[in-house]
Amino acid sequence: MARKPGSRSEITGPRLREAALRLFARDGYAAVSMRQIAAEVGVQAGALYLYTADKQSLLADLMADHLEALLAAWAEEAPEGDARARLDHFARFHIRFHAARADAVFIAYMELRNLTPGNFARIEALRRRYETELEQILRDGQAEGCFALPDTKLAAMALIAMLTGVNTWFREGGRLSLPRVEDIYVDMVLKAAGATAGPPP
Amino acid sequence: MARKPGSRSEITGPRLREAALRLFARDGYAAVSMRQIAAEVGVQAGALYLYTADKQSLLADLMADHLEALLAAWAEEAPEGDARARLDHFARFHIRFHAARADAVFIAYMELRNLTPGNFARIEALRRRYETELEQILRDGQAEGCFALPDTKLAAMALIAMLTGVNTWFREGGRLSLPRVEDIYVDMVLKAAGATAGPPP
DNA sequence: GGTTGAATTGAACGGGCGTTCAGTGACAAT
DNA sequence: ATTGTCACTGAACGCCCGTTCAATTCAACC
Repeated sequence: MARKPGSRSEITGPRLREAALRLFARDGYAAVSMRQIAAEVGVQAGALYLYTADKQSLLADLMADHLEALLAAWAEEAPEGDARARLDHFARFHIRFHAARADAVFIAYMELRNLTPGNFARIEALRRRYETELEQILRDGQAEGCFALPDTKLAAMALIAMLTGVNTWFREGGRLSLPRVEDIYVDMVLKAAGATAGPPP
Repeated sequence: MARKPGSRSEITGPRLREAALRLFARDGYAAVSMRQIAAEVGVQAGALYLYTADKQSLLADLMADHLEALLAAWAEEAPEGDARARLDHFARFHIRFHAARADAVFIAYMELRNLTPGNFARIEALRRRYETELEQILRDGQAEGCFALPDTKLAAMALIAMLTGVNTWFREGGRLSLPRVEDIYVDMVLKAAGATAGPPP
C-alpha cells in the first residue's frame, strides 16, 4: 500500500495542524510524538514531513499563526472613541477571541520554552505588538486624563494577565455566560485603570 | 566503584529536589530525563530511585511542597484589620512569596497536566484552599461595604491571575524594585476591587 | 488509456527513555 | 578488626523517539 484513496494535500495539511494543536494543548509539546499526531490524522509518521519541516517548526507555525490571527482580528475591530470606550472594547475583544481558541492560547503561553531561539524571537515580537496595542490605549487615557495609572507598561501586562486568566476556568455552559463574564471583567479592568465614571453597564 | 566518598542521604536527597526543580522549570517535566537530573546531582540515574519512587511523584511532591509552604506562610502572616488592609497585605504577600520562588511557581502552574489524576486532585485542592483565602477577604470587604465587586469568585481568580503574572516578567535588578512593583499592583488591585479610598500609598 | 507527478507506506537509522537490580566500595558501630 | 548497613555503580530491560528514503499506489491530465 502506498498512496491512500481520496488523499489530497489540502485535506491532510489542515488535519495535521488541527491534530497537533489539540494534542500539544492537551499533553504538551514534549509529551506528544509525531507518531501520535500521525495516528490522529490517520497516516504514517513519515507522511507528516510532507507538510512540516520538523516538529519544531510545526509548533512555531501554530503559535505564529495564532498570534497573527489575533493581531489581524484586533486590527479589524479598530475601535474609535475615547480611551475608556477603547479599553472596554479591548477587554471584551480579548476575552471573546481567547475563549474561542482555548487550545491555541494555551500553547502560545505554555510552549514558549520549547522554541528554538530564532523562533522564540519571532513569536515574542508578535506578542509584544499585541501588548503595545493595550499600552497605547492606556497611555492615551492617561493623556486624556480619564485613567489614573502609576505605570502603563506594568498595567498593560497586569491587565492582559488578568484577562487571559479567564481561559484557565471558563467553560461554555458553566455558571456564567461569556457576555456576563465580559461585563464583570470590564468592570474590574476599568476600575483598575482608575477610569473616571462612564455609563453604567 | 560503588559508594562514593562523602556520600550522605541528607545531602543527595535535597540536591535531587533542587536539581529537579530547576530543570523542570527551565525545560519542562516531559523534556527532562532522569539521567539529566542525575548528572546535575553528580550521580548515576539509578541512584535517584533511593530518593523518589518515580519521576511522577518527584514532580507531584515538588508541587505539593510548594503549595503547602505557600499556605503555611500565609497562615503565619494572619493579617488582622479591615478587608482593605488585608487585601493590601495579601497582594504584597503574594508578589513577595512568588518572586522568591519563581521555579516552583512556574512548575505549579505549568505542569498540572503531567500529573496523574490522583496527584492532580491533591494539588488542585491545595490551590483551591489558597484561592479561598483571597475570596474570604473579598467577601468580608463586600459585607463591610468597602469593596464593590459583581462576583467575588471571579474577582479572586482574576486578581490572583494578575498578581501571579508578575512572575512572567519580574527580574531582580530590573527597571523597578520589588517594593515598587508591590505598590503599583496594590494600587490596581484595590481599585479593581472597588475599594473605598483609604490612606494614599 | 497511458503517462506523470503527488501522496503515502513501511522499514530502517541511531539514540534516548524510565526503571530495575546484582554487585561493590565506604562508612559506623562494635 | 570485623561486621553490617548504607549509598551508589553500571549494565541491562523493553520501548519509544524524530527523521529519512526507496518503493508503491493513486489521482489528474493529455
